[in-house]
Amino acid sequence: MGFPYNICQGQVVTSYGVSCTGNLSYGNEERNREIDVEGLFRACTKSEDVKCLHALLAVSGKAKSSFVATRLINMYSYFGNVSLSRDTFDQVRDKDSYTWNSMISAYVRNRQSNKAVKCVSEMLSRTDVRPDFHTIPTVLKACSALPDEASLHYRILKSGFEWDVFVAASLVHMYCRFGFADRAYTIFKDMPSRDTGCWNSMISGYFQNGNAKEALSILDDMILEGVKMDSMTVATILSVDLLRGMLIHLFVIKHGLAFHVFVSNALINMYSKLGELKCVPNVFDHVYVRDIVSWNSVIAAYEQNNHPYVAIKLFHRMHLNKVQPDLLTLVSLSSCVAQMKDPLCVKCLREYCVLINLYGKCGRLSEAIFLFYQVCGETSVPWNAIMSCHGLEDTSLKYFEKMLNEEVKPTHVTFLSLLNACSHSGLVDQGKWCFQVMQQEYEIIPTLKHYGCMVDMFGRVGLLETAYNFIESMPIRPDASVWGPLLGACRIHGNVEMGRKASSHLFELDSQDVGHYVLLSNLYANFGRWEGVNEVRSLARDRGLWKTPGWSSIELNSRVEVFYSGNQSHPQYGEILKELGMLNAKIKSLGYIPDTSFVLQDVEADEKENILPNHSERLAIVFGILNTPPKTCIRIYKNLCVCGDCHNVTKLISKLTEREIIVRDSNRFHHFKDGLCSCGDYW
DNA sequence: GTAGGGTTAG
Repeated sequence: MGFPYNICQGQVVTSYGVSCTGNLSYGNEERNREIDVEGLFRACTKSEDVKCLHALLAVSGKAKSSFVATRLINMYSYFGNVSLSRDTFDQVRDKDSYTWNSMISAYVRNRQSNKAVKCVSEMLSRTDVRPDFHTIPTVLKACSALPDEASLHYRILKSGFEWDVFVAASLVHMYCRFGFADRAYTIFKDMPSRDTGCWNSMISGYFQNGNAKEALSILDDMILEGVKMDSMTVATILSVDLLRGMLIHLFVIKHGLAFHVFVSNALINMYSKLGELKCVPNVFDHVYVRDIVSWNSVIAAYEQNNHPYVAIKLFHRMHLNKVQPDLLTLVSLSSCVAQMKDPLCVKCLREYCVLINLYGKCGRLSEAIFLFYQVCGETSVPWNAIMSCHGLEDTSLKYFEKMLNEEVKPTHVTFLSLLNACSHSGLVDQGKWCFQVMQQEYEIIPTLKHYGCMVDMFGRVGLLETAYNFIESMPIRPDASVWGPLLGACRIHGNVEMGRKASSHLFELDSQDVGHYVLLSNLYANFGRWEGVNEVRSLARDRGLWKTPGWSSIELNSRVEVFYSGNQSHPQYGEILKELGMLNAKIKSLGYIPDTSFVLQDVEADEKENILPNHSERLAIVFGILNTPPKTCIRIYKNLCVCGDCHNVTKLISKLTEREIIVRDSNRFHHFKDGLCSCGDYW
């Protein structure tokens, strides 16, 4: 079982043996002709085309059928984009067991066992679908990664399934993962028939439990029974049986397994462990398709055999090949740096501090955590960076605890990171605790930013009165950074009266910031209080502010292009509008519903929808998409705040176009990537 | 249209 397409250096060779490199045409969508699903799947080649394919299927309404959706779910998951698998899954009208099984596998395949188990629970709670033979091995695989969920397989097996070879192999694997090799062997020896997968499970299971002798004995039995080793058997035993390694290499060459990436990687590691470095390039240079493990293995081979400079050169080569380093790459690099004893390199590594923050802000938490552990030390800087990573909020306090255990002294920035984290995850009590500890134990006097964080924290969870009283009790005069979050919270929770209070303070403090007028106007508009909208507009107009149009700029080829809302004078306006229309249709098919509450005009709902796409940042983003190579990061500067609807749309655009989009507005920066967004303050 | 078993560090 496997992906029907062999992915090779950015191209895909279909199972029909035809190399497809062309892009699918969007023309089909326009002609609205009957779509040949099978033909499209065959023609689907690169990941870029998968999205085109999906768009076509979505337009034709076929993406919602369980048959087509199942294929899409699998295709996305094989390309590593499990969130698109989930989007597709959610839109299926009548999910059958194929659809459920595919979704569960998509999670497992992408190492998201927690979500897989959650999905299984959802499936079990339904009456219209039951787990089947295909569900069980996947569930067991998920459970193997989650010891706490081990009992789940009993619940499934109680459903009355007989074991087949897939189920048995999975059970053997799971028990070995939990250290019960004997129990696994009982299942293995009682099996009426075994395929190569079952043998592999038992062999690797013994190895995992440190019992190489038993593992090799099972391998001998397998060969005696006439079962031929496959690529998986070879990859397993190469990592342990170094003495027989060269013989196995001959077997690999003879049986055409050398082109299998797992086998090649295992060979590199074997030669590295044997100290036979001269054999390493021989294998590595002949690998047809290299993955991250191939690069890590070859870098580690030189690093561990005391050739750090060669390892660093290979890292550069990896970089030139546009392969992103991961945790293990950086582990090897750290060792290289240590071996070289070069202070400059050590400094470079320390400057990864970011990067922890950057990785965290773009949602790549595993990288952030890894980098953090590389550099965490005596200063609070990396600790602050990791604590401010979004998505880690509920564990930020744990990092704080660890930081104190390491005797690193927190600073006012540490508490800003912590309060920010508490605010984003609604941890009000913990936030209050931080605020108190900061002053009483560390004698840090809160700044306006700390107060602003507290107000934001109360406001986000709807504690508007608490937030207001908190501001009233402040020993220093609150500024716009304190009243602003309250007004924002009033906008979210729809409290017009509190919003009026907050904005009156804001107008007094900073009457020139049009953003405050916009927020209040927005709040009125959301409740249909058009007299309030007009009042705020008049006020702003009287102060010469309302005429300030929203604009967004983008720099391209050393030239700055500026876009105004609805401005039609740009030479590419027609092209931009067409692309925007197409993107709009696609994101709607992914479930996007325009949030017209951000349109500050008393017009009909339909018309509001037409106003939103003209927001200047969208024009600038689409201009960027049209004029830069695929996957180039798009950076936008906007003079006003990004509205909530643009925020949602940009998230989806980043996902659809695989673009990293950074928007800096008058208040914060927004980092969009893979359909997610993290925002940050400028501090 | 859906499933199991495989490679990298410390």
